[in-house]
Amino acid sequence: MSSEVERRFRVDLLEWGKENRREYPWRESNRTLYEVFVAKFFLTQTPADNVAAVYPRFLERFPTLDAIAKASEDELVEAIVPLGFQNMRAGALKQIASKHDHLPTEPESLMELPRVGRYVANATLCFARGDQLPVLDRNVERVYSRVFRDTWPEAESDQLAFTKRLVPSEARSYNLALLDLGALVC
DNA sequence: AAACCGGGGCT
DNA sequence: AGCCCAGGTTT
Repeated sequence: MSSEVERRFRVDLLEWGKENRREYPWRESNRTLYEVFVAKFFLTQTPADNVAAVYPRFLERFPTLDAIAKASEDELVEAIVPLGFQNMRAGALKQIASKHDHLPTEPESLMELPRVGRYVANATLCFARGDQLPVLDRNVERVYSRVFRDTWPEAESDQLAFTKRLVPSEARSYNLALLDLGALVC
């Protein structure tokens, strides 16, 4: 059961998203789970343009988790040094690749990987697979808190429950629009 | 829930 | 140089 206000928000947001979508390499269709994950993993605390500058080269050199597992950590660091956090991120990717040949497709399982939290897990699965999951970063939170100023909850777990009901079957378009709107407005 | 972390960006 | 920031981690 969803209120008229919520239905209206969904419709308007999807409409807005159609006309204002930003294009990035990781948003192209047919990106694999791994490719989307790599982007989301890099995009935390790093401007999208910086990620876009190294992303194609990184995927060429490391097209799979297996390629990461077989590479030296130094080479991995070298590939991502322009992004910053290179040691932290290379270490985490090495750990992930050493234990998994495929990424899990449950958000809870993804979140067990080092340096993967709720945001990266849900965003990866939504954008790579269309999973109907809420995507919530600081900007998106600001959007929601303004639109639903009277009912938007404080606690993160409540926010996830609140948002989960809002995400429509066109989850990809919806969450992309939310990120774009959040980035623009905030 | 709150403090902490590590480093990029802005002033 | 100092502050803020945003997501993840730790307590």
